[in-house]
Amino acid sequence: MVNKVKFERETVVRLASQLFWEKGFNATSTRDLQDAINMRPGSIYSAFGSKEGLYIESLKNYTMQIEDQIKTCLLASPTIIGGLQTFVENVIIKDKKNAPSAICMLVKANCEFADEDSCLYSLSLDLSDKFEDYLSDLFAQAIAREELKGEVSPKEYARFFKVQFTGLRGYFNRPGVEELAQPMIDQMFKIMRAL
Amino acid sequence: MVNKVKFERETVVRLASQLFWEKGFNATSTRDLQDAINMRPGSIYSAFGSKEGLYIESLKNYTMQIEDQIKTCLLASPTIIGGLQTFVENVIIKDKKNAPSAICMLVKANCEFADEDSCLYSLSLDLSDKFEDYLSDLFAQAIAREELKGEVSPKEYARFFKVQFTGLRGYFNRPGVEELAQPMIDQMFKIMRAL
DNA sequence: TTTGATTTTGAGCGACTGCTCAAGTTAAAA
DNA sequence: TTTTAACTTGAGCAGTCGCTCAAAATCAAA
Repeated sequence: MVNKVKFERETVVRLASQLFWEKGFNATSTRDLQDAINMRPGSIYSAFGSKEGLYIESLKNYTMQIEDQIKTCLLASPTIIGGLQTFVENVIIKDKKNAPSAICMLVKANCEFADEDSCLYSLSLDLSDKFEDYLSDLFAQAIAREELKGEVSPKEYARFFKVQFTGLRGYFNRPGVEELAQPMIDQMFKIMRAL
Repeated sequence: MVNKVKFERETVVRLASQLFWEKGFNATSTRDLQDAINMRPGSIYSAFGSKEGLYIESLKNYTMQIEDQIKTCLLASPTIIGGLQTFVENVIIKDKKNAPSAICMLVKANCEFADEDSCLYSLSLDLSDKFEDYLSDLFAQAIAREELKGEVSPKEYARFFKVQFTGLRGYFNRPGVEELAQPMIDQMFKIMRAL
């Protein structure tokens, strides 16, 4: 083998991910991407095959990052539910200024790809399913630890969490309502504990 | 005045609205629009000024249609909360197959226009605010009629409703979970009555 | 130092985009 | 019937799109 690749795949995918997350797939041009990841068309296409290929890897990377973020919160918290609440607070309140978008990239993807046969739409469903499974596991543990009453199944908790979380993120995708975030998150977790 | 316009503005805007709702602003080409509304570029641009102009009118029309849909449900129901639940059930369950998208067009707009200075982003915020005000009025009436306890303000009910409604619509923007819709809507209204 | 497989570069292709405008059509008023 | 202002048409413009590929650059092995 001679002449290795000069870019860090992980770094490049994260940069692309940020841009795709902010602007969406259609509104991101390959020229925008070239600038963001500092690669020329030929290199991009030999490494990722197409704009779609790079997007796919970006979306998978994004989902991985989210789960990592949850894991970090869980490690810092004595309880699972407490860790999840910290995660939600971080995403909706703390990270809001820095994040490319207030809306989850998975939700944006699910919105953008209308065609049910589109492979990017299916991908968004797959990743969303996996995330729901991951949440189910967490809630099963929380029930086992008696953090939750468990009158409702882990899957139901997971669905409730997803609906609330995406609903709240959508609501706070605007300026001027920042002070409502904490009470609404508190309400969400209060309701969840009472399920 | 000689030679009147040959198209019904309302009809045209509704057709455009459907296409924009399904595919989003960026993914809808002016050629797509020409076919959908059966007008040639010159007529479109003299009537609406630009693709953006047609989109603006489409989004306003969409919002109007939603409020009309709620009003219809309210007329058919003895209670306000009952009418609202019927509306939610109609949107999430009954209309799902026919609607251009399971996701609210306002939410899609809010997702798609990342730039905070974009006039389409502002429009989505404005219309969303007006819708929240409309909901507030409804909840104020519901409290006055003692359908709700009213330990929480009408505005808070409206915010809760929006978060749940958009969260649920997002969740059900996929095949294979249809049977979960009714119980989750029931849960939403049960929680709301207990607020 | 030379070799040669591999990666990077960027000019540019063909397709498509939003949009314009000169020419054609329409129909109420003269 | 003629006039004429308003409306419709669609060829086509200038710009951008995703992407290709021949040429240049790179660097471990010989």
